[in-house]
Amino acid sequence: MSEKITIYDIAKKLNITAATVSRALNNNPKIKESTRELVIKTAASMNYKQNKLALALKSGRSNNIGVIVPRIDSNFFASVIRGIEEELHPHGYQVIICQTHEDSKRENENLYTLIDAQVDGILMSVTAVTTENDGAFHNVLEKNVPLIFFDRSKHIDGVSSVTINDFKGGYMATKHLINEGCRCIAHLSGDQSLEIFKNRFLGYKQALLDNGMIFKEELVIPVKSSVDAGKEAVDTLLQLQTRPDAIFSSSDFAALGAIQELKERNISIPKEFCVAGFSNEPFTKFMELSITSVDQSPLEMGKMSARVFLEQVDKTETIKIEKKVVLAPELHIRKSSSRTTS
Amino acid sequence: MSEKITIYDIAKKLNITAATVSRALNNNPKIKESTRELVIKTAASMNYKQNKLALALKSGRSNNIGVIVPRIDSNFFASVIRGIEEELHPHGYQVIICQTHEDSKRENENLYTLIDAQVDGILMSVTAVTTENDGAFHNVLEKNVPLIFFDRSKHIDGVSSVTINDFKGGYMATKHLINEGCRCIAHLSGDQSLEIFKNRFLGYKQALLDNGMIFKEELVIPVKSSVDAGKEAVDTLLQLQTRPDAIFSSSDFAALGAIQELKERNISIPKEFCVAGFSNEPFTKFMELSITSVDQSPLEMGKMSARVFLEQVDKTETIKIEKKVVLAPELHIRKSSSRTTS
DNA sequence: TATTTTCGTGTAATCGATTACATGAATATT
DNA sequence: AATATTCATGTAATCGATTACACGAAAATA
Repeated sequence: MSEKITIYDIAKKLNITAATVSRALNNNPKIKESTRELVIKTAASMNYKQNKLALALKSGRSNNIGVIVPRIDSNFFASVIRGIEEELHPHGYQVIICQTHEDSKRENENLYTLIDAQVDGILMSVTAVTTENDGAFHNVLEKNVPLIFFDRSKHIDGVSSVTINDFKGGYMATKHLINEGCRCIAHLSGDQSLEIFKNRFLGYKQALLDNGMIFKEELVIPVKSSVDAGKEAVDTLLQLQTRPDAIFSSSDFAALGAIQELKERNISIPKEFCVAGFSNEPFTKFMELSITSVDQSPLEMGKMSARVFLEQVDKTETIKIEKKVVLAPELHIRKSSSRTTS
Repeated sequence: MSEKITIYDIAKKLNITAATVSRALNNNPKIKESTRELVIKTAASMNYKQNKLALALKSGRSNNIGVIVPRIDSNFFASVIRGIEEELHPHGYQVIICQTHEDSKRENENLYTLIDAQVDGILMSVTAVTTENDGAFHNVLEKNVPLIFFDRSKHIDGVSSVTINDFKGGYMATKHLINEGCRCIAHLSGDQSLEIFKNRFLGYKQALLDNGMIFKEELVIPVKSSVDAGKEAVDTLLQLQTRPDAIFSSSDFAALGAIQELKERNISIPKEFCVAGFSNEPFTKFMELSITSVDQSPLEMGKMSARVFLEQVDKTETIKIEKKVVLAPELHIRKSSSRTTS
């Protein structure tokens, strides 16, 4: 078992003090060149490793950043995390991950835990709120720990965010369906307490209005992001007086379910019915009947969030920077809605 | 800005020493009940939070564990990490993630970084080795930090592992193809320097031999885990003298590529040609022509790895426990290979 | 009453590194 | 030669918590 080597061990061996060793290793200009070289050589030969915990305690900086997501086993969040990790790794930061499972109690708990662990920043995608309680968020801000929201954001003073233009995404997808000749477009909507889903819905609505179509409340079906929810939604929609001829779904999984149910009923896609989803999950392009979807460039979102963090950390504490980065969504048109090219 | 409250602040307020405060908060039995209550009440009212970094420095335990994976944005690894996080969270551990991008230099670097950060354990999936160099692994073991391999393992003394029975997985899939009447089964193999791929291949080979079929080297095509690689493999296979009538792929992505290429050539699946993959990626069941695949129960693998870690941590250091857990693979039979039911 | 235990708390070292300040030696300045 | 300056290093406090040991007071025992 290799015992831990400290700067005191090096100091003793060289008959100097730990302070000198510390300075030599940190390239302090006040150290004689010969001493520096000797220390560095000796440190290497003794296999010295700096104790990051001692450093963290002294400096108050842990070189860890916390990332909070609803769950990690979703392609979107995993990709964002990948982006964050890749951007922050060269700067010496380690990424600690936490999951909320869409539970705001867990969200609060995670925030407190990360602050306890003295992370240097927190990057997160908020969960839908059940009880309005921003205490944990303000606790973070009071501690002057940079807080950055990505994708799912909240309006809190002093918090930066990196999101995509969900309104535009919803608008583009809906406009595309209109262009393909659809005249009665339904929407599978997500939790409206989350900005992202609200904006996708608003984009959908605006696209309808801008193109002389009527918005009907009955065409908006709230769904969970699951295949089954998509199937049920189609079941509901097909019972309406006037049958819709397209769906813009705020979730790719629901879009998939919708397609499966439509096929089940022998409704031809895209000839009779067009479908577009949101998130550009990997499976959407793998399907034989590939699914049109709005891409959120998660990797870029992660990298951008990391960059915003890097800008904020080390800034003089009095200045509260609040940066709002909005990325452009990209519509990937595929078979599930391509009448013109198919 | 809320300044940090320490036990010294509490001590000063109550005219006692920090030692007493510490003992009171840690339920040391030597403390008078009235003092304990007073301290706890005061700590709460002053909004005291224990400084985990100081604790970590003193105790040498950071309450962080490191997880190293090739990449995080893969359904398999993300699910394993989810399992790890969920199992370890109740025990107060935080999960730090690192990516290797299949680069053994990065792997070594990550190992050293995690040890530097004083993690209490490392759970990892190894990357294929280019240069044989186990220095970093032994460094971990010398420091008496529990090291656990999951999925992709290596033979190193003192290291526990949680894997699935890849041999059996390969065997089951191949046997299934034989049962469906396939008589010339090809294999898309992965990097043979990794145990998992070697074992999948060996399972394939054994299943052939056990069922009176001839193993032919030319039917084994090395592929990367990608759609394109699968397409190219089919291209190669169809140029052989005797055309194969099935593929067992060690990767779902390659299996998908193979299917796409076969369809392109109007070869009917599963009638003329059967395909089975490995990993049970989400898309395999979403496809209209769903893909038969071997499930690796990643969530369970993550949880099991975490449990093995918990068993090892806190054990008397002299005893080196080496536990090898092998999970059972599960074959999910789907349309891409179901002649009997389709 | 004298002596031993027990109890509760204080003192001070420790974990490992950084850094303001002090100090003595070497060098530069007049 | 006397003084000022620079240079390299040492001294000791600090970050915040834990804990072995010491110690005085109270309680138990003889």
